[in-house]
Amino acid sequence: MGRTPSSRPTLARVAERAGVSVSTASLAFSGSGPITPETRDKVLAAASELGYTGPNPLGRQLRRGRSGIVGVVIGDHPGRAFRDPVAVQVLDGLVDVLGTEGLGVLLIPGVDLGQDAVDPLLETAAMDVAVLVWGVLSEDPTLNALQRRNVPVVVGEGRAVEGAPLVALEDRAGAAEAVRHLVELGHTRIAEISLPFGRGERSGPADAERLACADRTPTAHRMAGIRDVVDPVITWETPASLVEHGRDAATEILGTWVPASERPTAIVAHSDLLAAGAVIAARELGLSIPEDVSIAGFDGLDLPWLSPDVLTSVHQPLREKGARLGRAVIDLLAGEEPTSIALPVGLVPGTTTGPVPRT
Amino acid sequence: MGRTPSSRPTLARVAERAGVSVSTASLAFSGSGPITPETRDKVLAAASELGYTGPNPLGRQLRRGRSGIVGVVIGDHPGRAFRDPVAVQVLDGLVDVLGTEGLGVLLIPGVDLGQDAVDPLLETAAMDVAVLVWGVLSEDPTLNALQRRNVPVVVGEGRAVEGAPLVALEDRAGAAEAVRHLVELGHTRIAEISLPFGRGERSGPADAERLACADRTPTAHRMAGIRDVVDPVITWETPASLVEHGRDAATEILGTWVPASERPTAIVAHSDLLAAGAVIAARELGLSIPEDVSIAGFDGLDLPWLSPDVLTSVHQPLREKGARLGRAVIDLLAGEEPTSIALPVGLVPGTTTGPVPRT
DNA sequence: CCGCGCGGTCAAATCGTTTCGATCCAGGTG
DNA sequence: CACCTGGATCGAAACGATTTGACCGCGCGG
Repeated sequence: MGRTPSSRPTLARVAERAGVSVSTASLAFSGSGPITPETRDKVLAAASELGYTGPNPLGRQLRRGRSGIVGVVIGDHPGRAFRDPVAVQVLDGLVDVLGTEGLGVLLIPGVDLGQDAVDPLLETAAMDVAVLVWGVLSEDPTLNALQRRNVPVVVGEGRAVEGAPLVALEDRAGAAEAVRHLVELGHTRIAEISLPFGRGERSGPADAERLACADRTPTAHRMAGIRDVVDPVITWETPASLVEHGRDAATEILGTWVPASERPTAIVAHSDLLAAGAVIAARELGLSIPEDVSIAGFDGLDLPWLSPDVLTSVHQPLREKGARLGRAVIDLLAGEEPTSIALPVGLVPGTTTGPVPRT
Repeated sequence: MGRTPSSRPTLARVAERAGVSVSTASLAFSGSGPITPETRDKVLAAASELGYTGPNPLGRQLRRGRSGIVGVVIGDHPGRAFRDPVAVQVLDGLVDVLGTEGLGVLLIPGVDLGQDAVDPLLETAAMDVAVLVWGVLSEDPTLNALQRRNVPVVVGEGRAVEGAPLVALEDRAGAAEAVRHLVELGHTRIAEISLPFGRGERSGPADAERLACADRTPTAHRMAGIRDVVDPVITWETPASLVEHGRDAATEILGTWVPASERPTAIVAHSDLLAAGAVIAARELGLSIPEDVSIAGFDGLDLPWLSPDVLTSVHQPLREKGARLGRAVIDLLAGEEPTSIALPVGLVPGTTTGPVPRT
């Protein structure tokens, strides 16, 4: 019980050895408060003789009442969540900003959709704030667990949560802009490849009833933005923002679904990964882009492997979003009342969209 | 000073309200030790009346002497490190296994190569063990910082470190196998696209002197494996395992570097991302794969966007590697002496390698 | 009838640090 | 020479929990 000689030296032992009080020794390390350089050196010398490696973070945290840890709830296992460059870039901005304040990021796997149990880390891990990067469902078990524990929450890209700052993107306006671009090029038969709807991941065309279930953000916002301009001739739902799902969807949409004469002349996808999959499917079907079909994405990712095509996409400031999330966390910890914001997005035309083919 | 009425209720207050001692109240929550169901309910009731949300992790951690946190040092900012699916998959396996023990993963950005300062988290954050996933340099400042703090370390994919278990892959054998495959197909003019060498990232052909500087793993191991079978006609060094770098390298190697008659007939890349870039470059140059040039990668990633090509690659059990790292961490915490291992790898032929073109 | 053992409860010691307020001392001022 | 000021140091009280060993009835076997 700590009586073993092998247990690490403590500040008290260092102080004793240096012939000063514990409080003074603490001062020598924390740097705050007045202390003679001479005394400090004495303490530091004693510390190094004893092999003391600096104040124990656990003691410090308890005393301070802060862990210096920010829990980041990722949508799923990292293996899936981080296959999406969008999540990665947001995380990057977040880590960067939090790093400037010495805050660390603790990775918390979100719920396995369909499971009711949440990760034990959510219930027990020490964290000063939690960030929900990937949106919030209605009746989100993750959010509930955090609120039960009174952990302050910052929400990225979801519906607003009582008392929690929200950092969003102007999804709806962006989606509308992308579709307007297609309409201006003359397209009328526009197909939509959508992100997951929420609970119950599936793939395939969505009917009106199913469309009404899309409660996850940003899916719902992007759907709304598209419909602000035009009604898609078909909406193909996917289980995740991955290239292979976009490819599967577009293979159906462009291939067997309808006779060639009624084939959609343009596809708008909810994400660049889905759009890239659509581009690949079109290539495989022998269609020229954008002569036969136009394809627009959403995210503004840099996808060198899609070469020579460059996606027409809606650029989002993703690292900036992560950074804003970080700022919100910091403000929250400083006791300030942080404000929600929506970051602007903008269409960046590439080579994958062009005038509607003359028939 | 905790004298404010707004401060959270503590176990002591709950105990007082329930009319029991603090120790009994603790028992009611921790579940260990004998306690009458009746008493437990009394405590739980008092807790919910007071809005007590369970034992404060900070207090618990201090008492236990454990934080339940595993620091994972990623090579760089997440934005760069996680663009590599290899790192992501390893992390995935790691998080999964640690999760079963209630251990959380704290993300720690590695050093900015060239900077001498390490991330403050490395110096101050609470962690029971640290994992270096992405290899260790000789004289690694990150490793030094951890050793100075007496934090136990588990190393993935690097050189062995005194007292730290190592979880590696049979890189050398795998690389040799890939090249042997090319040689058996008749290739003799084989070019190598390599991972970063270590400090000082650059891109371009590497001369003998430069080759000697490759001290980072797994680069060094893969280079050695390749040379166990054949000497590459050229080694092109890249600053990171990214598609665009592979593309740039292959554009040079296959294009302008030598007259077409002396052009390498095969390329072996140290990673699948680099190899994928090479495939794209070959396509852009109008070369057929594998008729004009064979390309082999390393990692065994699933790259749907490379369709219709499927990379010939050396499959690595990446999630398994992460899981083993996790096990090593758990063993270390249990006081057992964990052992180092090297996981087997195996060649998986795809469509990107074929017989040497007849000239 | 006595003592033993056992399940449930409690008191007290720790874990290692930070910080508030008090103390002490040297040096400058009236 | 006494007083005051301000900087350096110190003591002690938190911070919030876990855990050990003692304690205390009570039921049962001898």
